[in-house]
Amino acid sequence: MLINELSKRTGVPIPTLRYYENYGLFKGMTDGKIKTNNYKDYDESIVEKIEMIKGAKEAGFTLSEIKNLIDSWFNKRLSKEKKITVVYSKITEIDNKIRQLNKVRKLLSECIVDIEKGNC
Amino acid sequence: MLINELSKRTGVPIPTLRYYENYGLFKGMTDGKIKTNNYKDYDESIVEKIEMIKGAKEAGFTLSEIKNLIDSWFNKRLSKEKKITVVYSKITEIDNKIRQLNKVRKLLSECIVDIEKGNC
DNA sequence: ATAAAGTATAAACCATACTTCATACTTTGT
DNA sequence: ACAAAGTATGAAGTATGGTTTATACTTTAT
Repeated sequence: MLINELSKRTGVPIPTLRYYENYGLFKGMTDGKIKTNNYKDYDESIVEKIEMIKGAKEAGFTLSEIKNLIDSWFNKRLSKEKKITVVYSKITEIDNKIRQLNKVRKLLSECIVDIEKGNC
Repeated sequence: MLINELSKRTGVPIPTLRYYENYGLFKGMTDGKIKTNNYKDYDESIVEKIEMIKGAKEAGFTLSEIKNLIDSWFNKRLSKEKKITVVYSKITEIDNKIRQLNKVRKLLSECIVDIEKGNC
């Protein structure tokens, strides 16, 4: 599919997709032998990749962290153990973030009680 | 306490504290009647406020969101109901974030299995 | 066939959240 | 007393994650 469809499928604006591609998060194919243009073609797997990127971003990861994750994910030369280490460390980060969010959530709940009591 | 101590107590660098104060997240006191200088004094409640700011930031909230929260928190003119609405909407956002994080966490766990199997 | 719409690339621009710098005054240690 | 360290303020600089603009080529619709 072309970038327009990719944008519609994922809900990510075209300039952002180009920015991501340029950043190295994924890569469209240009087949110089077949096509007269240099339009890039994106396949289904890239839609999935972008969904992953969106999820990770909403979860608060930076593009650079996401790039590291994707790189180790798809790097064939990396050993199983290395890959697993990278992914586990992200899982640990996620657990920390969830813990942090629950802490703030608790603070806010307590605040509701205070407001209802008329304090603060 | 002066800004140096505040920085040590909270672990937030002095320039960042000044940036936050300038942004309107809190305010130190300068008592022109007593002091010969214009050094600002920060009390215990500001330490707490900054801990809240740190928590909210780690949870992924922007300074502007945090400012809104603090403003409604300490705005005496706001009705109980308005305050509660603001705080509840933040709690809902936190719940969404936690859900999102769990989604990514699940994806990564599945990935571990895939890596162990030798796929991807 | 030709105007409108789509695509690619590079460069400039923007907002957020800081950090660094320059300047000037105040306090503290010896 | 006076150098070193702390404080305040304003302005400029930086990094991240985009968005916008300009230019040029390609495809599509009428």
